Amino acid sequence: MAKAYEHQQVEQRLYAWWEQGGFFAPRDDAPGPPFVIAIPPPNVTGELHLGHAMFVTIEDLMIRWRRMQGHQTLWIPGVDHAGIATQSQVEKLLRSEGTSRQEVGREEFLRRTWAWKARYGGEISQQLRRLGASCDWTRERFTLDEGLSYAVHTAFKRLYDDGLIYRDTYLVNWSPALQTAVSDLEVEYEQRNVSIWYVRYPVLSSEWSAPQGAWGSGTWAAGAVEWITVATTRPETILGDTAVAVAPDDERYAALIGREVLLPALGRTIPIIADHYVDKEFGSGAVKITPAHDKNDYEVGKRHQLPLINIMNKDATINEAGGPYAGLERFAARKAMLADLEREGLLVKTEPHSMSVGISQRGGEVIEPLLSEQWFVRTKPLAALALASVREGRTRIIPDRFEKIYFNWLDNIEDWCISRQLWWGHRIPVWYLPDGSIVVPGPDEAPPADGVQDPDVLDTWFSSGLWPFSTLGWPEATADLQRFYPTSVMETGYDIIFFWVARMMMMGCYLTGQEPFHTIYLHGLVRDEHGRKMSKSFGNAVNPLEVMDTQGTDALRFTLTTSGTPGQDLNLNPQRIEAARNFANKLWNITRFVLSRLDMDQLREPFAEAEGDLARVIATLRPQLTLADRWILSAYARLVAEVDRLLEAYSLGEAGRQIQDFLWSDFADWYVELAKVQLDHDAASKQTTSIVLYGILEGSLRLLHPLMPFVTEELWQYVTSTMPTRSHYTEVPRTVMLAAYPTPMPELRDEAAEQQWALVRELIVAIRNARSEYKVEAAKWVTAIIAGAAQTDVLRAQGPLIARLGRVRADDLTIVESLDVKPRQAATIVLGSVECYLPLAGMIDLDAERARLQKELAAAEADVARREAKLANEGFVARAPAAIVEREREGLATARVTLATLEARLTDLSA
RNA sequence: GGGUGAUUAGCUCAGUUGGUUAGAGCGCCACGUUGACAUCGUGGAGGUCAGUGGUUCAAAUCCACUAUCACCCA
Repeated sequence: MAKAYEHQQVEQRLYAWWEQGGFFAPRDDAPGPPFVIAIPPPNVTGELHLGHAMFVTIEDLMIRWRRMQGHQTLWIPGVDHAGIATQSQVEKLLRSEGTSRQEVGREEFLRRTWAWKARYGGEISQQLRRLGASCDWTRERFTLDEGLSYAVHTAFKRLYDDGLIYRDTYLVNWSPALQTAVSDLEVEYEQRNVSIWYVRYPVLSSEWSAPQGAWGSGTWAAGAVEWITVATTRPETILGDTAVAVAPDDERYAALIGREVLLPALGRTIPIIADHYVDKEFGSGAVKITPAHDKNDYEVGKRHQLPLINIMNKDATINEAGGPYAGLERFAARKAMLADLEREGLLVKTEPHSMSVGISQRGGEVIEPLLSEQWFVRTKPLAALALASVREGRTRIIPDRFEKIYFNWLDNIEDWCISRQLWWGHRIPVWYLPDGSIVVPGPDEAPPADGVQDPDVLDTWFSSGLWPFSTLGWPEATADLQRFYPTSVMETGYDIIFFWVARMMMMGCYLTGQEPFHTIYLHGLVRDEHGRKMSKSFGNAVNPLEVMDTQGTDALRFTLTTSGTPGQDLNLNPQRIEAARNFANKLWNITRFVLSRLDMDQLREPFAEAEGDLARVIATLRPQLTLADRWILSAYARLVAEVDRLLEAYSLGEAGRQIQDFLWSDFADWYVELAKVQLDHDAASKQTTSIVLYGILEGSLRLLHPLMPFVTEELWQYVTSTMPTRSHYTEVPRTVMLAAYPTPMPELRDEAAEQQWALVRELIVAIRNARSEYKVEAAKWVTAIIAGAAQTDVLRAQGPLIARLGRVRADDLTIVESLDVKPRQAATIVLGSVECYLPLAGMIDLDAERARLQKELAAAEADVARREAKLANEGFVARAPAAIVEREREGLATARVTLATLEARLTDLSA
């Protein structure tokens, strides 16, 4: 074995072996129930980022764990066609060739896009492989595949026939840059400092009833006597005004209600109406109503039967309804309008104003509310199903605080605009006949010969909503669908709970009649080490590929799982990745040591007889076990039980942290050091020590495998090369992937051993500490005298270990029950009734020693005082559990002995 | 406006149903030994658990309020 773990030599080789060996596929011989995850499909345009690394790590952990437990495990991979993103990519390409999608035409554009997909679309899947993802690539899906497209068509048809999909002319969120409608969710709101303009409209009366001059002449409103002033942030929409509204109870305007004003620029006559929507306190208390360009105004317009006047083209230029402004881009039109208002004396004032502006999530430009004809999903009935599933516990969300967010959104859901004016995507399966009627054929029906298909495509999330079942073959009753649906866990980031999770719930519950998964696990976002959002432009983005190259995939995975807690954002600290890499190397070297000292030929038989079961091997060896053996076995058994409990509870990070802590702090730092002594003792001791070393190392590698798949597989291969192994599957290749996950071994728990060992360990640490305080050279072996009192037998049995680890010469370690004469020139250690003296010839300065003991004494006094106070509290003694009180009493007794012994020693030294 | 989360050592974070002296990694100080490992070992320093009040025999943990930061919804 190499001196250090070299991940470059390992990862690609093992992954290729796993994949080619078919280890990722669900097995028919699995004894357990199915465990299924549908991958959150990355965008086909996507490049690997830490969000991907995060979900792959968590999902692969769950999958590998369940697979090792013997579940029939399936992780379905796939990618999403990402309508807008992909189309943008290809359009960019066309632009660079001096052409455009309109120029090449729909058919050619699609041909080009598929070609693009063939060329670059597989990249993300390759990158997921590098993370060690054990998904079944033979089942990889793409949302535009034939089967999934069939599912989309089927879903559309069913929802349409059931009256849950309809077409309507409505105000939608229009993205001028992308020239398509987008859903409410695809609009982000940003607080911006803008201007609010106060504009006065002349009120028609007997004295003034018509413009005096042409618009822009400066005399348009000359002679007007009555005015009403409105406040607006969008003066260009004056062109679409069809009313002015005031609050019904606003005395300032009461007399004007029912009168008419002359609309600036266009000279249209529009009414002054009263509506409770108007806030008296805001602006001038009067607002212009533009029903075709504002959602609230739309509602007002509906209430008052106001006409809808659309003044904008799809590219956000003003249309012919805008009169003199026709053809101007929206912001240019605003400027021109303001100049004209000014000239006409209609601009009263301008104020700064802060308001939230809708921004296109994709394009970044200001979203335009635009009246257009679109397809919608009627969401209320679907949301009711999705809500009931979680409310009634058929699907649970982890962490559960997200349930409230989920409820809140679904309770207030609005209809979902699903048509997109794009070419890349699932074409809306609707045909229009010459007579204007609509035909929605099923996926197996021929479209009408004289019909024209709707030019638009569906929102990408529509197909994503079907993902957990469309990937399994739905609507066909395929073997996979029957075997693996519903899936088990949906694991994804909390940022797409509405976009995706809620929609899968709605679609799944409605179309399949079942919740698509029983558990939703949401992870947090990965931020930089100081909690800032990672972004390429800011330069703080960590590239997972680079991390895997330099530190190894296991290091990245271990860091992502153990750095945080479920649902919480995680600040990725590069130092932690390094620490995780070091951990992999530590494992490597523990293994190197263990293998170098074991005689496999001697181990094979006992393990074969026990069918590889450590607990059974140990059962036959009980009398031979040393205290150290019993302690480490007990600690290991405790760990396995904890990991089992934590993984079941989805506390994945805590499980990882505990495994690391055990392996490094207990197994490597202590047991391996002890084993060095025991291996040199006698043949029997060597045998048991070897069994314990092997058993715990081998089991720990299995325990850790879901978190660090590569290094554990590589090491497990070395460790078990000639050993019998256990698996839930029959006739499996020897891979840790398919070995049995460790199960709790209560018979290895040994409280007495843990307690006794704690004392020995404490004593060794105290000896090291004293040596260090007296600046004893590390290489120097010292003398020690221990008075063990009631612990004498225990300590005597551990003499060789205490000697070795405390660097005490074995011949100069004396362990007696009590001492009549205590060495004067010696460092003193007191642990309850156990005393230990280190006669450090020539190094003990009695003043220093007294000072040292004085400090110990003060600590012991504080300890005694605290415990006495606690036990003097009648409430504590009466109401705390008996075990807690008992522990306190024992602690007090020990502390008192320590205190008394220290006092006596100080008296001695002061004499 | 409504809601959620965070606040623990210099930094990044754990802390399971309340129960000994609140932990880890990195960083810091001192020392380095034995054929697993310097990607390491040994010893050590370092915390008013954001603040206030409450519940309790007992609070980092439960409750209320406050502050700061972040996010979500409208």
